Amino acid sequence: MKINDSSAEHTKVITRFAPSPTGVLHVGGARTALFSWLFARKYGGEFVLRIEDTDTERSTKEYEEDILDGLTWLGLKHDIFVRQSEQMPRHKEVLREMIEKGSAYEAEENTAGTGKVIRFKNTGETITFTDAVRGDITFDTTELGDFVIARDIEHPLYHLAVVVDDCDSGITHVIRGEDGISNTPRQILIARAIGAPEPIYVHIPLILAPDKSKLSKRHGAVSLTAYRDMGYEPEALINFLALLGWNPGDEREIFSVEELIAEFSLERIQKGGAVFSTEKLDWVNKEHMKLMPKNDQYARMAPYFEGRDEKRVRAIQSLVVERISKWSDIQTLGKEGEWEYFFTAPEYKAEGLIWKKGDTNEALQHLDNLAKAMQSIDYATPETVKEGIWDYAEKEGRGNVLWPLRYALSGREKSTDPFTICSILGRDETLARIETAAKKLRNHQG
RNA sequence: GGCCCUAUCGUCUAACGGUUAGGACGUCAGGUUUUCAUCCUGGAAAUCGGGGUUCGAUUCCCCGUAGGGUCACCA
Repeated sequence: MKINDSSAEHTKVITRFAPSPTGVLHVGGARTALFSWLFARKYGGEFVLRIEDTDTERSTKEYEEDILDGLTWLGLKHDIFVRQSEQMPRHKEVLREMIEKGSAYEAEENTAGTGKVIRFKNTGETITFTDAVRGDITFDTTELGDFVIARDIEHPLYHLAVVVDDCDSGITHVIRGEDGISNTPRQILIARAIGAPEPIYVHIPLILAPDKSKLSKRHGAVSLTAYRDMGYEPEALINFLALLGWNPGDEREIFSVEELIAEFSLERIQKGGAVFSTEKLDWVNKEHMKLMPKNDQYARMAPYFEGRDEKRVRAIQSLVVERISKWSDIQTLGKEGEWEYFFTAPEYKAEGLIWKKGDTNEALQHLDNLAKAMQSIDYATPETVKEGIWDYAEKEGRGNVLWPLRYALSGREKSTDPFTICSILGRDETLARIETAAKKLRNHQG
């Protein structure tokens, strides 16, 4: 049997994301959450967030907050919140019933020391379940033995808690990473023993580190909040994550969240793991930045230009966006002097004004001529500036004229084109900078 | 090692027996009004190996190989 989205058409879909707060929410977990969320949204179902904090030794409030922050940032809102530790009474109740019915028993333990544990009475049947992305998967459960389901009568463990909670929440589709495959037979065994319905399992491929191994703390597993802090757009990260292990079936790559909800389907989930590529994420992010309304763009970049003249910042907005792939690039490039000359007159050495194919006299002559010609041109737009000086540049040689001009304005080997800079600076500042440059050259001569 | 999963360009992927194996990122080359950025055009780049099944396999089956996951009184 092949399970697909039709499994969602006649029942109310309830999915869940069940992280344990023993580590940060990284892109792997975020994508698992995303798929669960998309599927629930697509079918008008519910999305449960369950914090699996039964291991009090390792669970921390900080990690829980990190997980919540990450999900909030992405906008993956849950409909129902469950804290697993608070379900403990239910777990114990089920545990007692299991012991009474003989499907679990207390056992002496001499190895690890602390006395007794509670084991599942494994009948050793062969279990086959139908995974929605991989098809039938069969396990011989005899090799599992009578596995431990509780530390003692007061402390139920993971597998039992998961099955009870999924059952109580009415989870219809368990969407999780493929590292959960090997847990599935144990959970099905427990589910059958307590008469819980078996959900549909959807094991999605793992997101891999560049060396193709599972994401780990020491290998690429950075908190999602780090992406937020680096200035990625949440919608872009969602877009990118969705495309890691899923595709729409055509060649579109850029999606809004709404489009993703409409397009998402279990059938098109990939089987193999996918390496996380920052380069592609940057590209997706840039595409999303370009699609943002101007005002939203400004709101994102403004903090990086704190204290600068707002009109000037707005004037350079589009050329800034053109040069970055995430908002924090503004800061990185800013430290290299990428924006400074738009706000203050540049510092530089006279030699820089001289084009590689020209000499000092030429540069000075062109700057003097430009200073005169540019008194009366229109600075409204880059185009009008260009109109005003293009004929002259054309006649004298573009590089001969434009290089000294651009350098006089920016003080940099590489910069935005001179027409754009002029239109941003306006007549007075432009002429002042040309004047300064000409002075430098005269000193350089003498 | 046992069990389980997976296998198309460097990376993400399309092609549900018949295609010059397509797209995207990255990369390289050229162009777009001097540099940078953007943008445009073009190039290089892949079906893990071996057997089958079939008129015909990227596609179906088997065996290898490789990679990954998992083997707790963690989740």
